[in-house]
Amino acid sequence: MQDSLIQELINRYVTISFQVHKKAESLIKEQIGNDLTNDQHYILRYIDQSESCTPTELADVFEVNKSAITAIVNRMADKGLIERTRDLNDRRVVYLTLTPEGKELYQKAQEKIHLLVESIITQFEEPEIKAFINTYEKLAKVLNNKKKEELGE
Amino acid sequence: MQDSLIQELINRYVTISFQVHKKAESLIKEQIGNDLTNDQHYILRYIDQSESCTPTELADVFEVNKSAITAIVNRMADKGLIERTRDLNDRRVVYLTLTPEGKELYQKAQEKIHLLVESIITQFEEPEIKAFINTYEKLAKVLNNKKKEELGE
DNA sequence: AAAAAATAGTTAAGTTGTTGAACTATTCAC
DNA sequence: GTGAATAGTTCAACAACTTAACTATTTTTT
Repeated sequence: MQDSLIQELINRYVTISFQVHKKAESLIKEQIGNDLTNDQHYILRYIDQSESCTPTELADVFEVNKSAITAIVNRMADKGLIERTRDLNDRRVVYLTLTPEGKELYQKAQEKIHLLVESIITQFEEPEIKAFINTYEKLAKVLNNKKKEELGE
Repeated sequence: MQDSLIQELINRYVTISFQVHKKAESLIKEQIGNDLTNDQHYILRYIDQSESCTPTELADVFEVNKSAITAIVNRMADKGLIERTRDLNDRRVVYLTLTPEGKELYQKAQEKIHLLVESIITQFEEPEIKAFINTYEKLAKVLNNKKKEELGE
């Protein structure tokens, strides 16, 4: 690839990923904003989809320190959305689960987000959106390797 | 499109956009994190690329209240990165510009981000990355229309 | 088996980014 | 010229984050 083309693509990517993220998060917030923050929703989503989820795992996935997870889990446990249980074999470990209220709130929010994303996704032709998501998933892998490289060095 | 396919695509999109955003922001932070936050870098970038930039415009682009912009601009003005000047014709209006120090800091950060994005983008074939960015840009338009619709209703 | 190192999680202080309501200052509209 | 709209700021409160110090365990080493 030509260098000038690469520079153009970089600029377009940085600009557009910023724009899309801002707009998307704002639209999600409009859907779910009264009961949950976007971050809280993502936390509930991750716990719900995970077999058994620990604060360390969340810190890893969300790319933040463990103390940030303690804080957000505290807030949601206070609201009765999340429960902590200790591992009986290794009593250092805490497992996070959704309470019934947490699950219900999550699912209601999730439905709204699905409707939102559906109304957007269906404006594209099937091959285009499939190709887009495929490349997006490749990009995630590339970023993961980048992270691993760093740790290796 | 089949409903089950749509549901699958929605799930994949929500999952992957979250993952990519977290990893990407984390990698950017590693590059520029000592002097600037990611948000502060995006603010500098926007001001630099804009002809003449006001707090209201920033609030609009960043999808936050104007008071959030006041706060972030205060912090960066205190650090000597941004300057405020009043419009002489309409004295309500404030124009934001980069100081020489702000410009220098921004450009150093921008170079690092460019190298990062370049090292990622070049792992894709040209047609794939072009198609990806094209769809991404379409997505931004769809989201903008969505926003406009809401305001219209 | 005892001491040292590693791991999981929490606490506490301080920073950044955010909202929403109340406010000042200015300009526009009739 | 008065009333409404606009641009921006201030303030209080909160969410999310970092770093460092800490507790409580488990694992490793010797």
